Amino acid sequence: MAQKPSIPKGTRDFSATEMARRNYIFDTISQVYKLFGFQQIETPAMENLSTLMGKYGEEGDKLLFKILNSGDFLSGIDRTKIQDIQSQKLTSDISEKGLRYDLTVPFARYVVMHRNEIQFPFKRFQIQPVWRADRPQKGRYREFYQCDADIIGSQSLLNEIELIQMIDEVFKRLNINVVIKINNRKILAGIAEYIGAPEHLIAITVALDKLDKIGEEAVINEMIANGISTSSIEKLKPLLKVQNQNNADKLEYLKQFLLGLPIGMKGIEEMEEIFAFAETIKLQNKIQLDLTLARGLNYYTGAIFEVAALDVKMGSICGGGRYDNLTGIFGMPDVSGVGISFGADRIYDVLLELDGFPKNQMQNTSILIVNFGGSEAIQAMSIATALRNAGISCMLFPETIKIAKQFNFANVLQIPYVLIAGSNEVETGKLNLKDMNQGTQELLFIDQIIEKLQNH
RNA sequence: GUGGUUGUAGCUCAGUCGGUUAGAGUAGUGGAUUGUGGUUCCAUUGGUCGUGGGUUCGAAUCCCAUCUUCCACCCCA
Repeated sequence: MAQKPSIPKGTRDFSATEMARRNYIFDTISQVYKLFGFQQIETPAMENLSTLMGKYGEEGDKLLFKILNSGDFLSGIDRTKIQDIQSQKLTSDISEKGLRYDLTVPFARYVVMHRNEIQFPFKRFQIQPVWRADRPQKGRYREFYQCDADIIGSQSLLNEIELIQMIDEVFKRLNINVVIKINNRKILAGIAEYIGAPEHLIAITVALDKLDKIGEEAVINEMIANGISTSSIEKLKPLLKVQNQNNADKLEYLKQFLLGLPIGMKGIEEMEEIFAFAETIKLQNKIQLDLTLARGLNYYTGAIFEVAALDVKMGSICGGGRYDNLTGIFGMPDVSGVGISFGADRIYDVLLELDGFPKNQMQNTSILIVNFGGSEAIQAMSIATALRNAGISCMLFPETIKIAKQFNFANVLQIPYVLIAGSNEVETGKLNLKDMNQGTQELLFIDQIIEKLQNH
């Protein structure tokens, strides 16, 4: 008996309408990327696990999809590992490849491998799927597309500004109102130092990140659970009070605390410079300094970004930041980069909820030519060729069936014109063109049809 | 990974207290209408009731497991 087909958890098929809409998103983003001088690359779906492991923190390693080695993958394995069922220890023996978790780490690997061919600073963009073994839910899939743009080999904060401009431009073109949240890892490091818990930077940032979601009390409880002392937390509390001020006031307020701390002051300087640049360009959307923005990825060292839609409840739809030494782990130190990534699948869900997709995405074929069979069909093929040579998309219905059926086909596929070229029409050279939306039809020579459709 | 939730025709969903042959709308197919679609009318094809076990004289319905969906946590795009 035939088995019922299915696809893996958290993956999806994309049908024609969905693809038209997805391409609208991809096209918008890549047009903006190209406009800003970024060049497209692609990297393999799978990477060596040695490239991926340890780059995303402990949680990230768990969420990596690992690929079983080919062939007799159990030969030569230490028997005790199998007997003891130590699957964690066994993993490195039976799997040496994994599906990529994001596009940034493979990009760092790419830069190191191709360093001699690359002209720095290198601006690249990359639109490809990534995979995470997370539990799926709304806006979270196991296979999803990221749309990355990174500038590597330049420490200038102009890059941060350019990324902000691109974020603003993309969401302007997509008609989504957003807030661009920005923070700086150096400020967070300064805060951690100020409260006397620099070794807990990651725990502090992860807890802080949840402030607006779970509230101050729950954040403090989480910090205590992570071994942060109560005296540190007391010193932190006044810093949590700055959320309702404007960006400049927040920075001024912070200075009081971070005055003697070089890292923190450097972070504040960077933010001041970025905001000063931002003043000089016109942005559609608001930029907001958000001290609770932390981002889980460990490799960020400077500015960090996150974008949230204002009119739809959804996780972040774009994120990114500066990383000073991501290539260092692959043996190429002191190369700073900064990048952003749009989450195309979440943007899709946001646009769907806003009813924000263009309405005419499905009209890919302009004309359906009715098939009458025999010599008329052969005649129809040359009409189709003439139309295509003029750049008009058309198709000849492949079967000779009742023409009511053929009309219905055009109707369901929303093909706006049906061309009838039967024996009557072929005799006079004037073809019957029916406008499916108006219900009208007229007799036209082929040249007139081309003219009409081209001016359409 | 933890807790909860969901699954019946291609799609959207009914299905009573466990009781005969599981229904509707829509889509599909044929016709009313042999060269004209959308509207209308008539007829009609689709079901391992997610899957596997169990309880029962009898299971879509109750129980267990598993997969899937969605949600919360964790984390993230």
